[in-house]
Amino acid sequence: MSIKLSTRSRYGTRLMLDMAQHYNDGPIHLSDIAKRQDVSVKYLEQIIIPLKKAGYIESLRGPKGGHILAKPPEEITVKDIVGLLEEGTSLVECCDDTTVCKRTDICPTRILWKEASEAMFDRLQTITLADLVEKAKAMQSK
Amino acid sequence: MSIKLSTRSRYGTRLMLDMAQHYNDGPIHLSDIAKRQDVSVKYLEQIIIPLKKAGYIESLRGPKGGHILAKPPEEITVKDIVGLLEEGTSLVECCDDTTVCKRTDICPTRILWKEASEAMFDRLQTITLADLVEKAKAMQSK
DNA sequence: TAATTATATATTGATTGAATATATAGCAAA
DNA sequence: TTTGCTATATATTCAATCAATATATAATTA
Repeated sequence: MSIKLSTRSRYGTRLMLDMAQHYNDGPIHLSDIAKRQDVSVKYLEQIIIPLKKAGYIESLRGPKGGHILAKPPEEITVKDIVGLLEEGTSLVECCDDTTVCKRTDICPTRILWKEASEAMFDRLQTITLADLVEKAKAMQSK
Repeated sequence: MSIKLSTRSRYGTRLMLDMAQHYNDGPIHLSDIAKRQDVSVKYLEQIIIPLKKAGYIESLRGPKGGHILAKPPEEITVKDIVGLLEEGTSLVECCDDTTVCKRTDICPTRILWKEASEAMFDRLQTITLADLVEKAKAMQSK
């Protein structure tokens, strides 16, 4: 009964943040991230798939294997991550696809939802993984 | 698999817009709104309850009965409606309630979700029912 | 008192979210 | 070359929630 961000995109963001925090440490195991973030490995395995497909992560199998960020943390925004894992940046279907509703032409609320979606994702676009790493450091030194 | 506004808050907004469009027409039947908005009466009956409790609508039973906006359309924002029907203005539980997650103190993403929620609802707060009525008029005269 | 309208409660069916389980595939070092 | 390590792929489960309907009851006016 209330609009909520899925654990998928929240865990996904924490997954990416964790990797950003260990950027340059070589391939990282999902099991380590799972421990640090207190999330199940199996679930992270699911979440990481689209992140790999989208080119944000590269992986290596076998011993000494693991996952690495494919881009520097400065070049990945939270919008990238959330937009990917939530499958789109619109809070209502009719924002993107004008064919789902026959009222599209008359409906004044459609534009409303579009603006709300944009306000949200515009904000998320201004924040990179590097920003989050900084913020995390600041929080820990307190 | 994607964050979406519920039909509850979308229909609720259309319900309120419809009432704003017939402001000063006396008590309005839900059945008329249902027809105009192409939504089931039964469902609207559910949605209207919290709107009444919150004081946005007053109702009269019996013949000549119906529902009336308790405030002028200028004084009701979309944030009021959506915030009410979605039960809160935060996209993640931990935004409001700091006890739901033990990581609250360390978690840099929490602030993130808070900002995203605010960005969205701040935008919705700038739009009143009167604005939507105007927009609807403009769309129809095209 | 009869017709009309709103209110209250319960129930349904389908969908989705969140997570787990079980296998398979590929790589590196011994 | 084989053993162990790690990632990948697919399927399945369980519970929660969304969206909607059904069936009553209560109040008001003509």
